[in-house]
Amino acid sequence: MPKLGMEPIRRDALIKAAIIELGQVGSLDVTVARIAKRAGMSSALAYHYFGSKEHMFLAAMRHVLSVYGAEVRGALAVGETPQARIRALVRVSFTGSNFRRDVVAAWLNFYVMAQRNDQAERLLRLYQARLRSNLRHALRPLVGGRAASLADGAAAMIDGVYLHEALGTGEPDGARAARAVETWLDAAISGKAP
Amino acid sequence: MPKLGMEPIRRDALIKAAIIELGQVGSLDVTVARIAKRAGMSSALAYHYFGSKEHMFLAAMRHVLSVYGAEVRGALAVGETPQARIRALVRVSFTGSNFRRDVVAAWLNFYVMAQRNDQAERLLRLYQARLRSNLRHALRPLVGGRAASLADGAAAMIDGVYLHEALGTGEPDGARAARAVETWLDAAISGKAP
DNA sequence: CATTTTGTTGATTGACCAGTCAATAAACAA
DNA sequence: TTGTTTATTGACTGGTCAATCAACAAAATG
Repeated sequence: MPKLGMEPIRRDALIKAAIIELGQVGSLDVTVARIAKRAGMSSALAYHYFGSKEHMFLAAMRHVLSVYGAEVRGALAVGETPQARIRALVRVSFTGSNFRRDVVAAWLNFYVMAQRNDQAERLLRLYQARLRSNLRHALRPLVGGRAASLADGAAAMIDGVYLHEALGTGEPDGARAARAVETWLDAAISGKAP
Repeated sequence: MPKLGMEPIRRDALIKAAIIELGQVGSLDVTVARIAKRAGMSSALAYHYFGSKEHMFLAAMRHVLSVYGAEVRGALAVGETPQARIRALVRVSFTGSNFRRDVVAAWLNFYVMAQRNDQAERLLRLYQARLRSNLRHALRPLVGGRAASLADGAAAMIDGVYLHEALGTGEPDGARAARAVETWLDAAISGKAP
């Protein structure tokens, strides 16, 4: 009973199913058939829309990154002062859909994928560059020349907290995670390190 | 032409081959046959000594962790002051065999593995707990009650820098990585954040 | 109505891979 | 010497999975 205009719906369902499956099972055991089943269709249809498993993963990755990017832009637009913008950048990494267990685990798998897939690597690098750039710009009015190294440190810390969360058992606590990063940033901004 | 007493030699060769293979190809495409070939034997022999692919990966993980643990103990024994011990803990994560590209990439795969394998998860958690405990004890004389949260922050930052290195293209620069973490720690120690 | 476009799947294929096993051979023990 | 332990592999199996394809069904188009 085919209905027209299904393509975007199917694509979306597959991408979301891929993220959940990646988070739950890990890239090793994720099969196209499983993803398709979770998305409520046959695996042949998944191939019809994405052509290959790799393309599906890349699409899932782009989706995660684009949602994150949109949330970052939204948060930045609201922040009036440099301090507010920094807080927004940190908070947005640890709130909403970004900090769901599934998504965090999917990120981890994307990192592994990026080690052998050029397109995945480029995507991830682009995200990192943007995050750093945003952090630098927000930090510059506050710390001047130290902005670059502080931005790098903050980016590393965000990734580290993320990584830890991927392995944690308890429910993810975004507020606590954000506080940890902010506590450091406060100390570093007011500190006298180079 | 079998020689006696080969078991430890074979096991060692397989473990090292597994780490290299894991770092170069990623857990998705690592097969027992590839590992065995790199270690200079048939896959049947690999099964003879390890029983399963999973057991081989776990052994590789234990090896990486035990080398790291030994280096940590060595560095701690040398440090006389709390400051020296903290520096030692940070430095040791970014020097020697721990910071080789292969090993860093293998770590990343271990993180993914830990999401679905209980033993791997326990191993990784044990390592994290030890690192935190060491950092806490070294920090306590310097910052008192803030030791716990600073230790958590330092651990996150070490992991984050590690993660970034796994994705980086340039040659790994352990000195720079260590300096980044130390710069933060200096600021945080002298800072007035909670 | 006839044709084209879009959606959909069951069945199939070809490859690969984890794990097993029987067989062989050197070293050692009796 | 005969038997036992240790080392080693080639050949095999059972299963799985990515990817393909032919065929069918509904809507749109003419």
